[in-house]
Amino acid sequence: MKARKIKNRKYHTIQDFIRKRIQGGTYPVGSYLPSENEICGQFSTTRTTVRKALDELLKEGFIEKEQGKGSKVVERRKSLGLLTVKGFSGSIDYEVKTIVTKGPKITQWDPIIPFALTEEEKKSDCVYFQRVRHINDRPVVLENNWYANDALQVIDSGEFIEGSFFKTLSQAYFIEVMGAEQELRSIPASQEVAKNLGIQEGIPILHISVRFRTSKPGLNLYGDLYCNTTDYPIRNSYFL
Amino acid sequence: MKARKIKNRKYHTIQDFIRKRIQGGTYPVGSYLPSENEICGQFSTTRTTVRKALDELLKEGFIEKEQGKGSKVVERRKSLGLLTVKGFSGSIDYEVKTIVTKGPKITQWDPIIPFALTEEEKKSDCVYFQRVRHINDRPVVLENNWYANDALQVIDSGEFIEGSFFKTLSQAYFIEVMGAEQELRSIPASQEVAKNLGIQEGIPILHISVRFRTSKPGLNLYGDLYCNTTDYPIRNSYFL
DNA sequence: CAAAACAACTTGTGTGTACAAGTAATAATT
DNA sequence: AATTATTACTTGTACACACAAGTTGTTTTG
Repeated sequence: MKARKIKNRKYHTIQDFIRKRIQGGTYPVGSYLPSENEICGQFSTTRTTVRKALDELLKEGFIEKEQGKGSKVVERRKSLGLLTVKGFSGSIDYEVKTIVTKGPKITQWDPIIPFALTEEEKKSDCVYFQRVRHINDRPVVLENNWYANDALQVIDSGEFIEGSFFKTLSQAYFIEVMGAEQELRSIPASQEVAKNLGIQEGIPILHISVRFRTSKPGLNLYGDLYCNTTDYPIRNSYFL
Repeated sequence: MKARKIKNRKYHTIQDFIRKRIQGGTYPVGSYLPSENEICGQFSTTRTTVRKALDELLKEGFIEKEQGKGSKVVERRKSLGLLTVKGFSGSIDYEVKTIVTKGPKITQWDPIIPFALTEEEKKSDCVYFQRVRHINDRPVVLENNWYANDALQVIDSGEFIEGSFFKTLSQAYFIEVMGAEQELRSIPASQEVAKNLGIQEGIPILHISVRFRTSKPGLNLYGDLYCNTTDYPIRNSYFL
């Protein structure tokens, strides 16, 4: 019941306005935003304020700036953990196909999740779906996903935009991933994992438990991934 | 022979000046920088410019800002990959002891490095050292490290500040890590790894190959890590 | 026709100012 | 004595302006 005070920062409203236009496709990836001076006119403000808003969008990874040209909308692929916000494809150089093997449905929370659930999450129903990522038509990653139904409705896998759950969250619900926590383990493949990935039981598997925090209060996405890294190592990179 | 043009950005000189004072210990971790107005006086400039410099240092992870109080120097632990810039301790909750098992010495480049070396690195000699990280007095991580001797001299392990190689680079050489690329694999423990970590051969091990890019042109640090994750999973988190 | 100069845009850097908002110690009030 | 107001600092937001520097298309020049 804590009514959070909403502060009226001018640069924040400009930032939100432009972000929504990017998320909604009004400013598609690859296009250029209106010039800073044009935005100044639209919001009756100065370049200082507009530049502050654009600077925030730059930090959020929505745009890049090019001196002399403008601010370009880019695919938001700030690497979060080992994966990319827009899905799995960004972290691997090969063609990836994703198959939803257990459609989104309501189940119980799985005790395999190593993170502490909030009280709200514990009380809520749980939405679950399973996917298998294929590289060159061979299964490489088995992925279990959960989130609280109180925070977000069940989304049918047929609604997934370009097969991506994160893209759907962004474009259809204006929800962005804000951060992630992970635990990584090297484990022998269980019988179920071996079956799903078409390998022998006991082969070393990279096990990743991840919690994605989102811009929607109360909504966390929990993932449980089993990666066969014998042919395709997981790659990622970070820059300051 | 490309003589890079040096641009005189006022905020850049302020930024460099303060960064060096932080690295050198003039502004120790936990202390507060002089106020923005004081810095204005020292450099005969306006708050706009000083704030731009501080904003860059904020992005670089050297300071945090507290409204009404000041800019505080913080331990720089932007998570780079699975490790922390200041060493291994940041990524694990337990007490960590590091033992250098093969002192820094000149050897040949090891073909196990999965990254493409530059021509300069190939031509240069290679400095190598090996460490074992212990948690609660049990060996958990075996770590091989290489870098080009042309880019940086051999540093004796006795010189390591607080046992940390990265801390030494920062405080004694003003070299900072700027980014990293990684490859992760789950593999069975080889005979040598098993011996060093005191486990059975064949146990699943998390293998991390990493290249750290530094602020010193031409200097990359290559790492080859073998982590026993049965008792201590590798953790990390990211926030935008 | 080709190269150079120009014009018209863009973002980047910087000065100068004003007030809002948060913090902490002190002074005034109850 | 405890609470409240004041004061003097800090950083945060915003306005208004000026010029530097990079990009692109057009015009002028040789």
